[in-house]
Amino acid sequence: SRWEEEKKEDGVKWMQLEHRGPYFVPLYEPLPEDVQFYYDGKPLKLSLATEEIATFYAKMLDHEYTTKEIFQNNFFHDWRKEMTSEEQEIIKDLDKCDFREIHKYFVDKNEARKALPKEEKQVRAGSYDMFLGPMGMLKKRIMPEDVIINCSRDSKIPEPPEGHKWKEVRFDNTVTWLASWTENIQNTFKYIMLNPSSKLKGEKDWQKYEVARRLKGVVHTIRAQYRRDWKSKEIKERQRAVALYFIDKLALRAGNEKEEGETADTVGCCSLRVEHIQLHPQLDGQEHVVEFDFLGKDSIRYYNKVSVEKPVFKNLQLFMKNKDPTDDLFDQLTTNFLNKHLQHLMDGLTAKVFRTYNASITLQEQLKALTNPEDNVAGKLLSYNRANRAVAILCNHQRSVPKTFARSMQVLQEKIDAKKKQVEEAQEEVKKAEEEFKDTEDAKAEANVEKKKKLLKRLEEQLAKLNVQATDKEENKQIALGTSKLNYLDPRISVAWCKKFGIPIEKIYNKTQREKFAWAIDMAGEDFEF
DNA sequence: TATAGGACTTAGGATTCTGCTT
DNA sequence: AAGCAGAATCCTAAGTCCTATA
Repeated sequence: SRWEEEKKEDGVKWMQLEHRGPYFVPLYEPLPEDVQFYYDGKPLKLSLATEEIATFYAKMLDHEYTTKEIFQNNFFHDWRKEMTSEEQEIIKDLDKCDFREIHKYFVDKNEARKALPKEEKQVRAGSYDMFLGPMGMLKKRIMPEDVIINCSRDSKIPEPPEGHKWKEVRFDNTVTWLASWTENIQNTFKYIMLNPSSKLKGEKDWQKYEVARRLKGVVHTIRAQYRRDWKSKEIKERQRAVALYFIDKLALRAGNEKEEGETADTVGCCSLRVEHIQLHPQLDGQEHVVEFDFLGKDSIRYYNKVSVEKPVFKNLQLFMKNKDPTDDLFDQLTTNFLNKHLQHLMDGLTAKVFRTYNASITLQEQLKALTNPEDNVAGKLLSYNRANRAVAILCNHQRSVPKTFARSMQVLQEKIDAKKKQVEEAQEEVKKAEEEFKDTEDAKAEANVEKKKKLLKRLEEQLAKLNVQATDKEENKQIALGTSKLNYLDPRISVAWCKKFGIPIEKIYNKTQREKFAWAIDMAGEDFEF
């Protein structure tokens, strides 16, 4: 089939790579003369570069970021670096800077833009433009001179913009990026990669799920092994075995070490500290309960109380002995050491594969348990969402409660109440019609009974649908389904489910998702088993 | 054998679009 | 036609994990 992988040498990622290079935003256009910046109450004409940076801050005046001291300090520091020496002499206090006129100019401009028909709207600024990061630090504009281009040697090599040169053009088929540069704040690499809908990414995605399916075949052996290792003479091995148990049972992330201070204080499994867990020999009628409370990726809180097997509990007590709260729980363990071990247990196995495996197998099991073939499409979709939700909860994929949640829930509740009333009225109507038919026994009255019953049935169905909607909405309040759907659930499970129950694929995947999962839609039949 | 560098995946919030209701 | 909510899409930071290098 078209998804069959073509033979490539080890490490070779593509045979042919041609593209047009990154798009660069136009250079900064100065403000009109009548839009002014004020310092200490007096208008002050800024140099072009200084003015441009001022506009970034001005645009964000409504954002709460600009009320934060750290944001203000970072911004002012970076802004002053770009000023002329004359400007540096004058502009010494951010509090004396008045950006309000510039702010208003952009608000008005934005309003005007919104009113324009689609085609005339200005192209949006690309990611290579200069802007202020979340901490107020200045991200510099990326110039062609910063960018490395990667493509096929024999392809049409992208042209840099007029008067500019690329930093470098290379022909490296062992990597998949099209262009790269170094970002100025953290000195990290940035890449332009192919779309998720591309064949290259699709094949990679497919491979990922195939590795997870292979884990399904050996996971029982691996579980038996880590249970044995809980009793190992080597503390290091015990720590590895307990951590792996958490990764497997709770779908925790690996938890690489990261540099302190520079980044938020977040952890994963291997980087858990003593302060992140509490041990309860007994709790709420359960034995050996571990209470987790820590910040994970993106500072999302992980809070969970789990009853664990006794040897795990005993080991945790041992690991915590004579340690400070801020000491590492698994002090002998690194993700590298863990992954070396996993690689040895199964080719291609790493800590993150457990998340993929457990997510996908959970979806498959939940779909099996929750789908009722007698349900209508809406009912089956609720089951699908619930299965998806079980996975999102397992992986701790959260979202902040949408700002409009309470209001829209209320609107929905009002609709339900109105519908209930209609149903009651329709019930009365049916009763009345039946009585009339009993009295008269004529055909017209009989037809009327049928008509009223039909109406009642339709209203009842509408009410049921609204109730389903409300349930789904409430259950989904703080849970993000998208992340698991896009990154953890083997799409073939969903495709098979759709085929089996006659659900159109569009009901569960939107256009972008259908493009990303084209490979799965193509190859999975209704009897696909993860 | 540690560590930095590098490439790639995963993440939730912000922004924009769409289609419904009024 | 406007206003709105929710869906779709964009954005890019924050992770994972491997390799090169001292």
